[in-house]
Amino acid sequence: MSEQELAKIYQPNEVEDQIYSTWLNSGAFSPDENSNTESFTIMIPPPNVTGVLHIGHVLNNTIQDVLIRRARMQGKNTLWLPGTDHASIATEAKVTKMLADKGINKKEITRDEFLNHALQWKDKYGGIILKQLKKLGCSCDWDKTVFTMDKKYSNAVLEIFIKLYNDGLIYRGTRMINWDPVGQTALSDEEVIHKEVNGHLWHFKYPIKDIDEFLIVATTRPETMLGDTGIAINPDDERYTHLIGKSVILPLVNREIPIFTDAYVDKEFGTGCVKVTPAHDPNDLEMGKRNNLNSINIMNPNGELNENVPAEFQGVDRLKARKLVVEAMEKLGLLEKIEDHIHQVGHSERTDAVVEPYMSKQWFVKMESLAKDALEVVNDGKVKFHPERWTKTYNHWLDNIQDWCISRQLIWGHRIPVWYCRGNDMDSCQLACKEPMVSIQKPDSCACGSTDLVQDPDVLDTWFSSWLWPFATLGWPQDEKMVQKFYPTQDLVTGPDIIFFWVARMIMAGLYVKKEIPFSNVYFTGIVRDEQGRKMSKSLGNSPDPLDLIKKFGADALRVGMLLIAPQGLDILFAEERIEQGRNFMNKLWNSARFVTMNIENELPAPLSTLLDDQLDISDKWILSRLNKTIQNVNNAYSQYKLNEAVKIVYDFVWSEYCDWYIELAKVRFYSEDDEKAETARIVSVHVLRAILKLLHPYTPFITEKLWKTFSRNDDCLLISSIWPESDSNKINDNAENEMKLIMATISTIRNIRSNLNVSPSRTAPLFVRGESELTSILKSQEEYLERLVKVNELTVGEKLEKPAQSATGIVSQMELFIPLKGLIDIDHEVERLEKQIADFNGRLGSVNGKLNNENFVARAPESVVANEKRKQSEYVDSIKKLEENLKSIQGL
RNA sequence: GGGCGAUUAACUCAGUUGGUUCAGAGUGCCUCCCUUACAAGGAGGAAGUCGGGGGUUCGAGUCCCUCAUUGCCCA
Repeated sequence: MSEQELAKIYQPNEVEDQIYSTWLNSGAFSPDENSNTESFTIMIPPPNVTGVLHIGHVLNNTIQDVLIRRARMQGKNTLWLPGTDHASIATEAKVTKMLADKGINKKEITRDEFLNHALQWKDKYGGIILKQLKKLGCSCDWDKTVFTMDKKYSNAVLEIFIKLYNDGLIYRGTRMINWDPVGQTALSDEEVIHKEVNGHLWHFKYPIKDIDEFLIVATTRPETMLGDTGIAINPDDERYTHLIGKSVILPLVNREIPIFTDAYVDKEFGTGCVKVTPAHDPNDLEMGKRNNLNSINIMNPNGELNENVPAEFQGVDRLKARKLVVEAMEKLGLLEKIEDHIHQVGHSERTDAVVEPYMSKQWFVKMESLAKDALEVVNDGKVKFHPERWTKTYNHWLDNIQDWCISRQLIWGHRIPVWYCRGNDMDSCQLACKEPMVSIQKPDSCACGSTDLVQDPDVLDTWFSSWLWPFATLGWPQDEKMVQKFYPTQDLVTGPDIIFFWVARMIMAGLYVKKEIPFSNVYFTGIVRDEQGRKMSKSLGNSPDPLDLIKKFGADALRVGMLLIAPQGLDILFAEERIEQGRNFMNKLWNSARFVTMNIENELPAPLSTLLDDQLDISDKWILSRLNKTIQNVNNAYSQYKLNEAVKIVYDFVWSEYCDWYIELAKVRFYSEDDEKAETARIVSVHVLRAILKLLHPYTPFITEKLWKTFSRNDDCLLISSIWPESDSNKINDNAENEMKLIMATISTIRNIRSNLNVSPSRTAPLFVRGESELTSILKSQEEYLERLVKVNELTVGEKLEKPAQSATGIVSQMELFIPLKGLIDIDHEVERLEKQIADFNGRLGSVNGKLNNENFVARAPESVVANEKRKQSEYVDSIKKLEENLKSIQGL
């Protein structure tokens, strides 16, 4: 024990950095790579390399740190592996903007030049978030930090591409994909965010060939009409049967296009006639295929209309063209009407551009077999989700899996390891070698002999690298030593928003590559929102800077404050007051420790094991019983991943039991002359406090480690490496708990009476208790406690004791408490108080009688329940009787 | 349109397989107290027809149905 005195108020800023260095220097963050003890691994969900810490990260990483710290204390060989993600499209968009601000156009510089700019950007902003995690106290093994574009990791990404390709699970094809005209890249289905938009439904009149009639079509995207190649109607729609087989002359374009039937058409929607644009709508594409329609691409990759539309629209952006088309149609008198229409419009997750369905040649992963295996391991419980309900979302996605478009027309990322032969000039290679060559290194030559090879310019979807995270971070495929030790991992902590992007795909990759699940438990956090329930966002400015919060309240306060309000898997509303609650708790803990130090000598007292049971006081037995039940309850909450519950259990134990009662009661012995009793109180106080520090350490690592310095013995190691407390069933003592309940209830009742009667807390008063000696003797034996806590200067007990005149009355477990307060009692006040209590008991009695008078209840409810109700009934009747007698005696004054 | 949640005190939320307390916590509110760990504290108090309506049951905040409000995911 150090001699330094503890400050009156806990000052986190003074200790956090120092404690963190102590941990780093101790090597506690790194596992023993040669040990054979059970390992416990968490892979961090890698944040965007250029990102900064936000409040959502705080929640997510605190939970991981709690899990890893507890596992470490349980003696497991723990690894929490940190890292960052290159976030292809998001970073590229930022770099492109940065360049644009400098007057540099991405299109005008070379690929290498762009990469250089991106790398500079990454070096400037990269890794900030990892430093911030240290401020939060995260116990990651920093030496093993991985970046998804590290050489080794990149190699793993390319290896898996090749493996999948060789297994026939990767193919290249021309398909309709989601195209982001701003990012000018393909997107996977998951990267498209559907937003509800207040749009319109435009009704156009298309003239029918050879008949003086119009057909009316409704559309939300008028510009696409320039690419229409057919008009579809439902085969059962009698309104239009006479038009089947005829054709219309497409206005503005003057193209003759057929009218045909297709069951896809919804008779009820719009006019029941659908204009069909196979090149620009997935449903139209299907109809086009079924009905042999032409497919006319009318758009350039940048979103402007191309040469396949009339000159006046060429080079015009699709959204501008929408207006022009409507105007032109109106001029021709072919605009029937415009209706307001709310519908869902796909937007790019990263650029927010309106996404266009677009025919394009891209690389895809065949998902069916991968999905089948991934479904199985979750549904048979090998991988558990917490909360469990997310398995439904998972199942639904995997049941309806689509092939995964993995190529991106970007520069920042892993370049696709595919080479094409250009022969002696493009497209002239006539061999089977027209097949792309898949290889990490550039092949020497094509089978046709040509050495004119060119690499695919595209990069891979970021998630195509992230899905390897659980094993590629450990060195797969080059060096599998670490993989063998730490894969499969145990827990994953992430948000449900990336259940498809990441969680499902990691399971697929793990099973495909390693034949083993990547983790056993997935903890899905909630989304942190502001007080109004809005998502945190930069544009709203409602996102607090976690570092400011740490500065203001301390990292521990932030951590525990967040967790106290974070029920498993529910969104949490953030407010600074929550963190204040955390800070207050830290201060409470600090001061309880400070109090104990003030009452121990220069050295720590002996361990609890040196005490004999009969040296223990009732309050000792009680707090030890409560402590050991608390340990059980905490472990139980952990096993169900109810981390907020676990911390609440310790919080309540520390504040409501240890501080509010045990310490107050211990003061009697601390301030007494009896050294042996004082020593016992010291031993128990320190024992319980040490256990508290351990139980809290995963949540509040800094303050507990700091206090541990004061309360550790010579042979103790750092708290971070200490052993998690075990519950000792020998210490669980229900008798002691019941006796303490009686004492505490007596004290509370007296306080209540005194407060009601406005008796100063400092004023002493005698106490008379009438009741069975079995109960009153307990009070009598703890007279000192009543004296200390409620100023009882004289306690008289008896079974037939006479009620003193002018005394206030209370009832505890059928004992009658009398407090003679001559001259202090306001009769009216006391009458009112007693009447209220009687009413209270009558209410309870009514409820009990209701049950007992119900024959069905008595006949059908379990005997123990009925017996209990009967016990309550007689207790209430008795209490009411006693209270009424006292009421009469008071009124008689 | 389909799926998954949420609805409990003024606010934010707990509430295990239905049954010890006529429903708990934190914050806020009211009264008293700077009592030698802590005013970021202590003692006491007020405050809820558990969203509405049905149902199952001896018994429902808890299970079932339905409606309402609200959030998220998917099409």
